[in-house]
Amino acid sequence: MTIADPGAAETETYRLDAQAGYLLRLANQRHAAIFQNHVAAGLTPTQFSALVRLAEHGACSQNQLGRLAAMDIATIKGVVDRLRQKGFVTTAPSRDDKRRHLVSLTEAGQALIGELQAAGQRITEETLAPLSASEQKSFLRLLKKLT
Amino acid sequence: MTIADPGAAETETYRLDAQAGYLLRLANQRHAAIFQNHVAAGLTPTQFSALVRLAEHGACSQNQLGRLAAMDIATIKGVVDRLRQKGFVTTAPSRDDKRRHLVSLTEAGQALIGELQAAGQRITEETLAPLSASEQKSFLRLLKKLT
DNA sequence: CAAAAATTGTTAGCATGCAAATGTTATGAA
DNA sequence: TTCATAACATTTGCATGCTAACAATTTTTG
Repeated sequence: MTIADPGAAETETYRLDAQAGYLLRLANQRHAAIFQNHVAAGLTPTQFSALVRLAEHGACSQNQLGRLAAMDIATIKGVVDRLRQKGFVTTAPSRDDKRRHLVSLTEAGQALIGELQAAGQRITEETLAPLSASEQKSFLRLLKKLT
Repeated sequence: MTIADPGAAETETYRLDAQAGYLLRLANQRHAAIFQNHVAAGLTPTQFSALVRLAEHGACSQNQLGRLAAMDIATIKGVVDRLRQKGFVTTAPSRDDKRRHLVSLTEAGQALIGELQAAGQRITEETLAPLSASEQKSFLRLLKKLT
């Protein structure tokens, strides 16, 4: 009669602290806090990813950048708007395709990239610090399978 | 002179696809999509966590529930508001402490818990499906260390 | 070629998630 | 007891992140 004591039965058979989604949210929270301590210019992790992808790939359309950085088209629009306000990217209409707005790094944005990548390394190191070197490698390998 | 070819040098020394924060964001995205396919009543992962914690712990104050479910006080307020609108929780002023609002499960909320826990199990299973059984165990162990 | 389908970008709405400022109430220390 | 401190809750502001609806443009297809 496990049903007879619902409270005990439930907490034994289901533990929120063992659920992938809950733990992923907590790990994300911790990473976001670490990120904020390392990156200047008031950049967010999302803005950071968009800038790095733009440097990797070169100028491209807004939607294309969204796909490169794994962001929804509604999300990437806001991100590009804010990066433009901060002076790190510019947008210009494409001659080839009148629908497209080409997004490019400004000089200020280009100048920031090296610093951002160095900070990114430190952020990942600190995020993974609770794990040993082999655990870190294993964790990243498994995490990549879940994307 | 690795500096001479900035584009190539950067992409070799820094890969966004190997950064913990970026991968955590992608894994979260995938989990959120899976969640939406399994949970009824229009519940979000956050609302889900709050309900389950409330069932585990019993009625408690809003801030306390936020700590149990790892949510900021501004976040838990919105979550409780929406759960109240949906009829799954009620709030009542505490006699002992006039600052507190006690949050409790309604009958509808209580009735939902079992179903939610079953769905939660399936969601974690599907989220971790790309991993083998031993990899799943290993991943959850490492992930827990990063929270 | 012309209609259907796809792509690009915008906007609105909803739900986290955090910081910071505010007001109320409770508690602990001088 | 009084005063400083802490805890509780609310509100505002900003930044994701998604859905859905829309208009403009391009591509595909019959």
